[in-house]
Amino acid sequence: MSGTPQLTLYNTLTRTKEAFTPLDPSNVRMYVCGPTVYDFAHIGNARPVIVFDLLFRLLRHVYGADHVTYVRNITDVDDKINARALRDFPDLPLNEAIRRVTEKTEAQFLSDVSALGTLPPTVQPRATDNIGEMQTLIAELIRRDHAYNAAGEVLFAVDTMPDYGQLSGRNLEDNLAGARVAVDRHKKNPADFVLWKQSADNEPGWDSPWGRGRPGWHIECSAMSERYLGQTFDIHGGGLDLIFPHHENEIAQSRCAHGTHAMAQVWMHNGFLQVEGQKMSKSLGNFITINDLLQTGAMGGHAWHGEVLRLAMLMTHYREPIDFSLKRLEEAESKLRNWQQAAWGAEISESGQPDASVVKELADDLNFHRASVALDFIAKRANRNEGDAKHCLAATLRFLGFSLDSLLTSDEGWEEPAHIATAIAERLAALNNKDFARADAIRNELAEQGIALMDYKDETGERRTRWEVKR
RNA sequence: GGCCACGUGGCGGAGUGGUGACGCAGCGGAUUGCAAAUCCGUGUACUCCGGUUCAAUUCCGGACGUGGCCUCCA
Repeated sequence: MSGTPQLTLYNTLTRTKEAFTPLDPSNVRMYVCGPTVYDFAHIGNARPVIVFDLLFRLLRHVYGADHVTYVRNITDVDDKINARALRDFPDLPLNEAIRRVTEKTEAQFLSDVSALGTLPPTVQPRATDNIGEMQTLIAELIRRDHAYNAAGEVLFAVDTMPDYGQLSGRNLEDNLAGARVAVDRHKKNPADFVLWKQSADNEPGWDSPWGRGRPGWHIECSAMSERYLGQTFDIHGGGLDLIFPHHENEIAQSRCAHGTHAMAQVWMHNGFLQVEGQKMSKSLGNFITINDLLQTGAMGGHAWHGEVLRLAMLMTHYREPIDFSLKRLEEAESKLRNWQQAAWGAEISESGQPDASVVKELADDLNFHRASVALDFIAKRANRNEGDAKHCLAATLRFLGFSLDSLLTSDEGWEEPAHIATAIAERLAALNNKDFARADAIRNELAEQGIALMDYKDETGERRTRWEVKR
């Protein structure tokens, strides 16, 4: 950890970039809102997963891999899940139907996300495994007079928190002026939100002091972050849309239940994305899931490697809006391919350290694009065979979550590398005999199999040949 | 109606009060049996209108445009 860079992160709470100082450098704690498991995750969902994975990697680099705890929850209780269960499994008992939906969707999410080159979070808690913790929190909020029971619901009373609205920068009066949704009569203040609601017989529910019911949306994150990270922790992240009401309400719950002045020190939010210049929506027919990109030709007529999707997402700073497009994927693919080509042949070593200039750029509020410029520079040096640039490039690529050969070799080894090596050797022999017709025939033959050959000279000036899978 | 982002060359995309990053594509050259790859070089920009300033793409104000949030959407 010599020369530890100073991290700077943009904090939504203060709307400024701030120097980051962990509460406890021996255990840096980060919570990110994860998926509600009722359907395939779309590419918008992929953005925070990738962005905060990058931050996780950076934190591990700076503070040590064993000194960072990253929690990403899985929301498996939600009315959308209930609806999906009823739709997909109308003949099953509700609990069984729900279990089918959430298990299947969760497995799909984890598989999609690992293809994006993301490390698994330290803990991935499920909401349904933390119902007791949520009830404890709700009971405490009632005891402290921050919550009340009305019309069968337990509600949080926003009037009991003087600085409610700090994160989103909106005050309650402004909010109400143009509210679109009719106000429930039983609420003391229209902005009060549900902590616990009653369940009908055909809805999932848990016994509680307030009757059989289920938790409100926000309480799970308050409960799970406390359980795994404590009452106050370092970083809380998620999409821009979560600032209000979700994160605002999490803060209200946690701080009021614990009597603390902060839930997380730093609140980070990634920007939204559009698809080909339009907002992504099912009605426009441009709704794209991670799995569509990984497995089908939904965009560009063929599947894309998860690392290409990762790079396409990181090419733009995490707080900026992204226009996700075919052109972007193509550019990401060629960029990653160039890096991998430049790193080709580097020895793979687990101990290799990432380039300091790349780390430094990332340390400035995750400026991946500047980091990629530094990486381009290293790649150029590697192509000129300068110093240990090749190994440095390889180590840095791995640090950033990219493999060294994903675009250069076929995933499933559909072609025997040994077979290719033989053909290359034969062609080189033909070339040495000036038998160009034979040499070109071999090259064409391989080209038809999707293998591209590239001749180059090694350090001694001898002609050599490299190959890669081409699209 | 309220609040919040964003608007840079053909495309992607950083950044800065004063010498127009960087990548892709384009163009020129080197290398090559021919290719590909690689290397070297190169053109084009800061939505509009005011203001502050010796000087603004960069600061301030306004307009226009795009997107987001305003009770469960990353």
